Amino acid sequence: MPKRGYHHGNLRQALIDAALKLIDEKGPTGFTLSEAAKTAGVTPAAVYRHFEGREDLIAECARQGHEIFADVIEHAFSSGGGSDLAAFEATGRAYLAFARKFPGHYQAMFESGISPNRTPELAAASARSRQILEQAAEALSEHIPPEKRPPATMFSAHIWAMSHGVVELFARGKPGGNAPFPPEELLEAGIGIYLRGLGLIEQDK
Amino acid sequence: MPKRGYHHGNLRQALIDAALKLIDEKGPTGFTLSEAAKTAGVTPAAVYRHFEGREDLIAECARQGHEIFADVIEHAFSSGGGSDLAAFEATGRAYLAFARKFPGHYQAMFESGISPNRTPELAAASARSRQILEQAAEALSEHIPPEKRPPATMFSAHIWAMSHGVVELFARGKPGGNAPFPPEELLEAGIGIYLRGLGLIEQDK
DNA sequence: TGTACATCAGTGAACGCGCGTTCACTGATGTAC
DNA sequence: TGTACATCAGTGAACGCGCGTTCACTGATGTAC
Repeated sequence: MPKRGYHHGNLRQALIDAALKLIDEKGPTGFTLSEAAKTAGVTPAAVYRHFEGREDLIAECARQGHEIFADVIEHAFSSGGGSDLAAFEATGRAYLAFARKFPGHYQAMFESGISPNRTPELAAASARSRQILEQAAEALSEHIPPEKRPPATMFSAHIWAMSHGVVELFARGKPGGNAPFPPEELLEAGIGIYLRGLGLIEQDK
Repeated sequence: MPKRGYHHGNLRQALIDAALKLIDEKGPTGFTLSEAAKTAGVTPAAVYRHFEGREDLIAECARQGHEIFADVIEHAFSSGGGSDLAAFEATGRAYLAFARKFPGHYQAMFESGISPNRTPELAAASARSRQILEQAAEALSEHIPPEKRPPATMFSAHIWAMSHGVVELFARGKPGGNAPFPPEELLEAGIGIYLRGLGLIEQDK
């Protein structure tokens, strides 16, 4: 980290980090460019040296989120255990861990209302992360008897939906009481039951 | 509907309706009290004759949402078909139909960041709707062999999470491309697979 | 190594705007007689 | 039926605020000679 002075040195990333922190704290719509600038120790006008405006800053947060997400998911799946099944379950845990560890990114990606097609860079990153999820689903799909095998995109959408639902409803630190179970446990059990429904886990257990 | 004049006649509900429309259009944080007032044809200050402020208005939207939601779910479950299973599947469809038909309510309930405990009325309505979901899960739970039966609250949380995930990710009219399948079909298939995993549906097709 | 200069990242003041909320008020409604 | 009056739902002006964005500027950095 360089020193303090007239020139910041790494303002662009500092602004992104500030934005991520604020998005985590106040949600994507509660986030303001001015406060991000202040957090980074800089005038609001300085932001315009690095971004086109407020939305562009959020889009960049989302983009970085997708990059991290894709890496994390890919790593979890490819080194997740001996079998495709174990790898898939590791992927589910990685999803939740990502949402937990990068809440600002997560919200910028999935709750900001910003279109994945807003910038070409964001579109590419978003496509990649989606593709990796589907890839994992596809690999596991092979083990399902063809006659009861749903399309891999549907399979993937189910898992994604349940994961996202768990994050939104039970993993976020909501003020009003919630969380009947630890989210990790809830999601793992849910995915387990779902996979059993596909015949991927032994019935009699 | 009474006429137009100095006194509105039914301003309270008109404000709620306006708020619901705006929440649907711009999200709970994009919603403004002033615009709701304008939509209802009234000065912003008039709102304070009926609500304590902005948040109180949103809370009332959420409360009405929970009332409708509970009624809808209860009706679907209790008249959903011959078996508990059929009733449960009707409940899933009703969930999605509710989110579709009452998007403003849905967002006020689950995405506004307003605590269910903000007012006693909201807390009561919220508890009721949650209770009804769990009741449906519990009834169906009875059919599961005890040794593989998850707690009813977990069962209910799984279904809720998947439903919510489908709504958020695939049923909302997002600008950027999405929705690989009709949400109804996606959710129904997902719940079907999940229930099969619990032994509630025949394994061999 | 030292000086002149171009670059460009940041400043700070200003803009117009819409927000939520308050306040003293006004005028329509409805009740008492 | 007609009048006097209390009630209270809505007005309109005002408040202080923070927002996103623009603009001419300034001063630190780094390069050319």
